[in-house]
Amino acid sequence: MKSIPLSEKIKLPLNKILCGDCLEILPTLPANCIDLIVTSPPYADCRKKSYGGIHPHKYAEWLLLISRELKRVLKPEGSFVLNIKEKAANGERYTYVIELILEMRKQGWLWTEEYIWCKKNCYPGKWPNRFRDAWERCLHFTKQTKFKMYQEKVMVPVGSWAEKRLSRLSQTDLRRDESNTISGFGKNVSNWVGREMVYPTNVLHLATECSNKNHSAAFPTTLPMWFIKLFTVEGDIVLDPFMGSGTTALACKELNRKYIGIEIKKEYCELAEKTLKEKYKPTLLDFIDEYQG
Amino acid sequence: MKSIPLSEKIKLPLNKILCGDCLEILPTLPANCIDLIVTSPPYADCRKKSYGGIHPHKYAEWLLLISRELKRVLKPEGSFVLNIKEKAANGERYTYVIELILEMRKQGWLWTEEYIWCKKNCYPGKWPNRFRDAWERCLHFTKQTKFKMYQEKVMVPVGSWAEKRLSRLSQTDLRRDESNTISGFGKNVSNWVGREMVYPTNVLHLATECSNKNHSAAFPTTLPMWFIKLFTVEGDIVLDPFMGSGTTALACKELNRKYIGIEIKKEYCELAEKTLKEKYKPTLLDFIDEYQG
DNA sequence: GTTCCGCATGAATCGATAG
DNA sequence: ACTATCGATTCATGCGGAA
Repeated sequence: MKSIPLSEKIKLPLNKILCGDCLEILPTLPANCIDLIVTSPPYADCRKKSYGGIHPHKYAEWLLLISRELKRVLKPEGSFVLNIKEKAANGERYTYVIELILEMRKQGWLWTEEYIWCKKNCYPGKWPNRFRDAWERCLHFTKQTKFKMYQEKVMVPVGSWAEKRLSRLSQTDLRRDESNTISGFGKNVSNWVGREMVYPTNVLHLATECSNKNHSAAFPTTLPMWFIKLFTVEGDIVLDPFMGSGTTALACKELNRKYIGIEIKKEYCELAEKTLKEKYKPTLLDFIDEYQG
Repeated sequence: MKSIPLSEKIKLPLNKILCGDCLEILPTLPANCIDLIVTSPPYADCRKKSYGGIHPHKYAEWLLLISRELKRVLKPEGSFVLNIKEKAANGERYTYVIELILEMRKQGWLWTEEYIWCKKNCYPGKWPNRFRDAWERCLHFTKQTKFKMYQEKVMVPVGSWAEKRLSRLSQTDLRRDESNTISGFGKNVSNWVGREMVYPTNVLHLATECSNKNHSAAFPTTLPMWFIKLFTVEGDIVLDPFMGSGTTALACKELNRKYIGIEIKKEYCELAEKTLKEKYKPTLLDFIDEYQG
């Protein structure tokens, strides 16, 4: 909390899912209080029933209103990871994503990197002019060229193991990895494991989750987890302005980070709360978090 | 040749590498004569010694002059595949590629698809703000929503991911993968023969070629080959305005397509000619091709 | 003939140094 | 201040020489 000016030191809704439009809720948050924003916004026109379906031509404009607020609440050394992919229609890809990138730079964002999420099991289908879409963009924006990045937390086994292991990363794998580090058992991981571990690339090979039946977007837990481990440490605050069924919140619980989730649809808020309660019984620490001020 | 108007039915320089600036050579070609353009232009500022290094800020503008000519020479049902990737500098990715896409659409191109080339062996290095860059864009542009595409020519056995990797399996891979692969290397291959064939996705997993001769660009033959198989049939004409060491020409020879190559550096032209002559002794058919009018 | 080990080599990027 | 150049970093691959 040290980077929040005293005058703005108000109570943060930590480990809560706020039900409402993020355009209305974000302004209630103080400036420079978030360590990482990771989100997968509703795709243009794809889920009319769920979100009201923003038209592709108005999509960039709409998201720009939100990205401006996000820039305000993000700490100077924080990161914003935007998982997004342009729709194809009338035989062509829409350009709203690349227009968004250009406009966000005008807002002052740095387009630091573009990670690629390769979906191992992508949506089936056949079209005369294209193949199945097996990748999505994970755009990495920052406020400064210097930002916090903990590369050693996402190291992978060397060589051909890497891809296979990554695709099979289980919750227990990730937990074990984390607890080893915490306990100080092997503080210098690179020394301990020797040459077996290497840094990953900017391509992520993850399978989509089929288990998420009640929410239409297939946003695997492993995706936010990877970025949360990469850009935050324990206790940091992660914001997801389009929380959906609560994947990011789950990832935060798993990794001992605090979350602030925003979701406009009440049914998803309830679903997320339910899932979280089922998986994680509240502890004394949660109460302390809730009432810290 | 049927789609070339009679008035423009001039002699095409088939199966030849033309030495010169493509901005000067392209205008000498008739309109609507090329079935596929596949190329990998020099990247911005990267190879000063080779090409004079176009500055990132002037890159889009420069390539737009060429793309306009390319649109003229391409058949209405043809395709243009552009292999490109933006450079990173001062902690940020340049935007010239996405600006190029927007401007090419203004020229009348359709941005039909973006294929991703995942490089298994990417350039090493470590930086505080990013990982190694393991992917490049293969932008697919067309003149019409209806274009020629032969999807069945690039079908792969089920489990293509493993299959593609197998084709490049090195000794070290075999060693490291002992537990999984050694046991049934031959068995696995024979298994795939009987398996069902499926269409690939828009993600290509290929290794760069390390057997570089004297050309610095690692453009693996398999990359143009994939697109040539996908977008042309035997006898079709493929154009590469930045031929380099002749990779696209080699791919054409291999697949029985005709090529027109353009390359500004004389040494690369000679290298390409030499490689082609070594691999393919001229046949009677080549003479017929050369002198067809 | 094989397998194994060592080594050079990239379509890179950042930070520091020099003009 | 702003640009040009250099060194350090890093890992999959293929080659050559040795066992």
